[in-house]
This record gives sequence, structure tokens and C-alpha cells, in this order.
Amino acid sequence: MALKLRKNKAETLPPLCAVGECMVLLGGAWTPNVIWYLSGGARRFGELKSDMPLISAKMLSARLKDMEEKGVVTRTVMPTSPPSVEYALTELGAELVPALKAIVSVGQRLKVRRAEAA
Amino acid sequence: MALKLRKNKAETLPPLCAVGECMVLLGGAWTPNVIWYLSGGARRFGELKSDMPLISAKMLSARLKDMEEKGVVTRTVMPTSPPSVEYALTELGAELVPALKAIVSVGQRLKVRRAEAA
DNA sequence: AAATCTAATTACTTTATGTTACTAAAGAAT
DNA sequence: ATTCTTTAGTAACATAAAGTAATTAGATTT
Repeated sequence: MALKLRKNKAETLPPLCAVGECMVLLGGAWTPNVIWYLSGGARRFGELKSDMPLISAKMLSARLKDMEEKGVVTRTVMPTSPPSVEYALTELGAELVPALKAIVSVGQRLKVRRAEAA
Repeated sequence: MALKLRKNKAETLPPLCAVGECMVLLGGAWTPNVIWYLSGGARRFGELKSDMPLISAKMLSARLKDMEEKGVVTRTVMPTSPPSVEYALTELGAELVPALKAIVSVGQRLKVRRAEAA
């Protein structure tokens, strides 16, 4: 067998790829946006809906339910009428915010870059 | 019309939500992983495939094509036989790495946390 | 000549996401 | 008393993305 000049494992990278660990919580359509808007404090269903005009009620509902199951957000029904429901980040959810901030800051640079290119 | 005690816009958050700008490039199944493995230097199709044992050839191929179209990676056919194809991050692709690092570091903390909980 | 290697592609299935319309319950308006 | 409005959804349906398995093609190797 000939010598392989090229490494066949990415040994210079951190031992385990933990991307997946985080992407499970961050993945799924609209999830980053929901976390983003909740990072400013608790918000109600309808408020989140108007923060993201393009999301459908179904998707927002599905995403919030997922996130609740994963322990990223809490859901609190307020005793108003009609009843309103408040969502907030859990401690776990809050841990995702720094990663999201990094994503946003790259996003902003990309935006600037595109504006300059035009 | 009654006074609204609750802000109906998330005004305390940064003016524009740039998450989407970045998620377009980072979104899609396996994309973060591909960027991660390319962040250590150029790699061939088969190498990426074995870096990510669970990805199918079809998905890897599709994702790399997407990423090439979006200007995140370059594709170079090497004049070997059988021909091998080398992929590398572009400058734009490299800009995504810091965000990814933030994601990985959160991922690692989540992993540790789970290990402690068990 | 048959098997192997690399980098795919094709056909098909399953899961995820998106659209539109509708519901339930309470209070306010007519 | 009946209709309208608001909040937080759900149900039925349509499309897009992702996953599986088998196949391709050219150049070695056996």
C-alpha cells in the first residue's frame, strides 16, 4: 500500500464535531429568529408573529412546541381574556444567544459587503 | 384606543435582523459540517464523505453544488486518475467560520452539561 | 475481462415546510 | 340577543427539502 501523503482524517480540527449538538436546537426553519426575538425578553404568540411577518401561525406554533419540548423556551398561559400565551427563553435557550449573535454579526457584514458590491 | 403597555415592536433589539443573511449560507442540512471540515483546509469529496459517515453521496454532492453557487466553496477537478475533486472555502466561506466556532462552543457546553446531568 | 476507485446522478420515498381556511371562548359593539 | 373582534391555535392540503438504493463512466489493478 502506497504512502498516503494526505491525511485521511481531519486531525487538526477539534476532536469532536459538536456542531450537531447545537444545530439540533438552532436548526429548523425560523428557530433562530424566534430565539432572536425572545432574547429581548418574553413575548406573546401574536407579538412574535408580527416580529416575523412572513411566518405562518402554523409554523410558529409548531416551532414553539418543538422548542418547548427541547427545553429552549417556556410557555405560560396568562389568565387574560382572550387568554394570551407568553413565551420566554430558558437558561438553555439563553446559552444559544452568543452563537446567534456571531451569526448575526456575520450576516451584517455580508449585507454591507453586498451593498458595497452593488 | 387604549394605551398599550407592552411594546408591539421589538425596539430594544438591533435595528435589522440579519440572521437570515447568514442562515441562507449556513442553512441546509450538513452545510455547517461541510464548512467545519473545510475550515481545516481543502478536502476532497471522498474525504468529506468519510469525515461525515452519515451523509449520503447525493446530499454531499447537492450541498457542495449549492455552496459553490452561493460562493462559499470552490471546486477544483484534479488531473488524476480516477479524477479527484478538491473543495475549499472561499473568502466568503471563511467569514462564516467564526459564527460556526461560536456554535461549536455552545454545542460543546451542551454536551458537557448533558454528561453531567446523566 | 472483471473488479475497484472516484465522483457523481437517477428514480423513488419520506419528512419538513408552507398556504389557506377554519375553530373556540370571552368581551365589546349594535 | 346577535354579531364582531381578538388570541392562539388546528385541520386539510400542496410543495420543497432530505434521505435511500441502485446505477454510471472512465481509468487502473488483478
